Amino acid sequence: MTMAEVARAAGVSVMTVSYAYGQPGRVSDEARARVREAAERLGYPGPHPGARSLRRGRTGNLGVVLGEHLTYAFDDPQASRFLAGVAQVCADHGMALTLVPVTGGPSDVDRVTAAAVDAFVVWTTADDDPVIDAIAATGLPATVHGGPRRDDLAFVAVDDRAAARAAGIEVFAGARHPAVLSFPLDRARISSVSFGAPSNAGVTAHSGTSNVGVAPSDTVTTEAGPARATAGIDPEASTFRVTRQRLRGFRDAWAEAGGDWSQVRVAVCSTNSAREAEALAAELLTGPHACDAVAAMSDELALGTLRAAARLGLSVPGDLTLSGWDDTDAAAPAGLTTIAQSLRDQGARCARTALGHPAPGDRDTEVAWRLVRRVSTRRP
Amino acid sequence: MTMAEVARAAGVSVMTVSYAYGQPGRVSDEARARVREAAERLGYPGPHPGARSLRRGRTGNLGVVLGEHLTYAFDDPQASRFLAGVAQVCADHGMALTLVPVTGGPSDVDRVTAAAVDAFVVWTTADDDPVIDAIAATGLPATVHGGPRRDDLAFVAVDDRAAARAAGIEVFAGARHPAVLSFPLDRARISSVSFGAPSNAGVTAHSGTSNVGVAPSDTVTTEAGPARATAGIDPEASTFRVTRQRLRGFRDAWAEAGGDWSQVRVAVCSTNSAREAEALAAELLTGPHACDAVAAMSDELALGTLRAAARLGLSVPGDLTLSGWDDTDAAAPAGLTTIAQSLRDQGARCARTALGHPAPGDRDTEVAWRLVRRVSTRRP
DNA sequence: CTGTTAGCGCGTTCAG
DNA sequence: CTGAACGCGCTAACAG
Repeated sequence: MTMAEVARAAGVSVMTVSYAYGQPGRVSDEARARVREAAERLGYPGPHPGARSLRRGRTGNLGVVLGEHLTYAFDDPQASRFLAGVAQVCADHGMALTLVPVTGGPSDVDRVTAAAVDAFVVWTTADDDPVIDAIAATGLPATVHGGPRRDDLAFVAVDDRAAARAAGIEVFAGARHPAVLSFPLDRARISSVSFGAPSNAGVTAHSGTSNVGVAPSDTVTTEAGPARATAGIDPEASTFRVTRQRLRGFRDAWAEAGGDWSQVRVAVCSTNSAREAEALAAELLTGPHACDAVAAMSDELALGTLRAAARLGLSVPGDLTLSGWDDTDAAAPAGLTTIAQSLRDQGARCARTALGHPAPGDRDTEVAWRLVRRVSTRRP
Repeated sequence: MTMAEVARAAGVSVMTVSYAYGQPGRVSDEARARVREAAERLGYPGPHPGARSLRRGRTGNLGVVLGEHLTYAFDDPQASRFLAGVAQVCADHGMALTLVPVTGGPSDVDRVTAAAVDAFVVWTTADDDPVIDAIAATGLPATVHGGPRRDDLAFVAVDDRAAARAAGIEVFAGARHPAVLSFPLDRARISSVSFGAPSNAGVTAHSGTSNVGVAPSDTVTTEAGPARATAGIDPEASTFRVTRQRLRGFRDAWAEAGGDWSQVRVAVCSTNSAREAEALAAELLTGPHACDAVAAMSDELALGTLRAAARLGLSVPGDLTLSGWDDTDAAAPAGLTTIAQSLRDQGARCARTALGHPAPGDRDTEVAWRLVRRVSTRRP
């Protein structure tokens, strides 16, 4: 069923049919009626989208790439909020939103280059993710959220280091045994509990070190994983820009309190889930190195920590101060001190930028964040 | 930057380049190396996805259409779980997931026909939604979740009527003033509070009727809205199959308890949100017709009801019995009696069916659900 | 307002 | 293993 057949049946030229669909005003009422009638009769579903976009040079699709398995788009609350903002802008412009099927394997590069889209939005991935090169190589407009930051791609993110410093100052105030509950450090996504380590440190032995989880089976587990777990956490070694900047910011805050990074215990979650956080937090909050302050990289992780504290009979902020990140709906009821930012707005901004429709402040204005003080920390 | 240019630069024919990408095994190592080198040098990003799919006759995209604004995909927890299942299957098959930009306006039909996809999955929409005809007209494989049910499209849904009956029997046991907290009745999505009405009833005046919300501005508000609000709720009049079947099921349950549908108060939410539910529930739980049993169509709505009850100082199940739907993570902690079903599995099933890769039981097995009894209802 | 021409970039033929 | 022709289905650009 092609346009030519409809044209023949309607007794008009192919271009008249094309116009009848694409620019109806350019065709006489009569011709349009005949075309519609013939199309109806033949069951012609309208111009073939693929052929049309080949000819026009645009697809009407905005591609979204996650540095994660595709299901993350709907499973992770942060990604979800971000994508809601992207979706809003897509709907405004009549663009479809195409989630490119990333699985973590090497074929992801091919899938990205095979995506028929007009622009890309990239949700946080690792600096060494080959997918990011593939995207840059397409030459299509692309905006990266969170990281990595590159000269050839647009970039949107809050100043994570400054925000982490602000949260750290708050949560570490008066603390003696601070801890950080962190996102994964790199693509191996190995969870661990250890102490901070200076960037130029060699292997520092810590008896408290342990591996709690394992990397997903389809992920390449590098030798760096276990090694790092015994070496302590070096912020500079993280290949996720967001994680790196937040670790730096927490380190800054503790340094300002006169402390040393090697005193800070760092638990790394392999996923952004309260469940996993609860298990890791239980480890942070018990034993000879039990912590009295936890700076978490998301509200989900902080909520898991709250649950662990409750189970251990620890009071907040009496025995433990705690901060989260994002100011999600659950943060206020839980009394959680947190960093407020709108991932939804940031998603919208990424989409606008990628589609070439920036709003007035999109290019220049910094992305907004603010510290929200609640009862999980002590300062007034 | 086309394939022909790469071929010229590499000193081979265009087809050699094509094979080098599409069927590398069919090309000599040397030719492949020269092609890769030339491509690298010229910055050729690989075969143009659009041209490739035009030629091949497949796009590698699974289209998803929601009977809602695009942001619903990420904002509504039920849609989100469903789509996580769809995404899982897409990732398994290396297919991209394209969310077709639906806004509720008349242009939605064009957007659907303009979608370059190999198959469609449709998330619950109204029987009279023109989008569903457009999808059928494309002739592409399509699977509808929830409704409408059509002979020409595959269909996946639980037996909502039977499940609602089961929940209703549970929650209405011993009740004197039952109520239903419902999803929207039709595309106008007007929220209201009124009583049930028999299907063949004329206009039944109810002084308790009120409009709580209004339809979104981009939605056509038909005259049926306000009129229906004063006429009482007739299950048969709902154009959303899921809503209709659940209303029928709740009616069945109350009838089995010897009651009449016109005694059942029905509050209709315009969205699936605890916030709106809280306001409507407050209305159900107060005044001369105060209810003592609420069957909600989702856990979100039930949780909103719980909040309203708490604020009014009502005890559950003492003063009020309550049931939800879906058995979400929040249901167990809240002690909510609910209908358990896996929207994630259903999403996966829809995707498999649409893509023509059904799993062993997909075609025949009924979709699973079960009643989960908790403390929000009274029976042992 | 309608028709003609000339491809968009690629991949499936089928020879060689 | 490689090359030449043809067309996937449509539309920009121009006549007429």
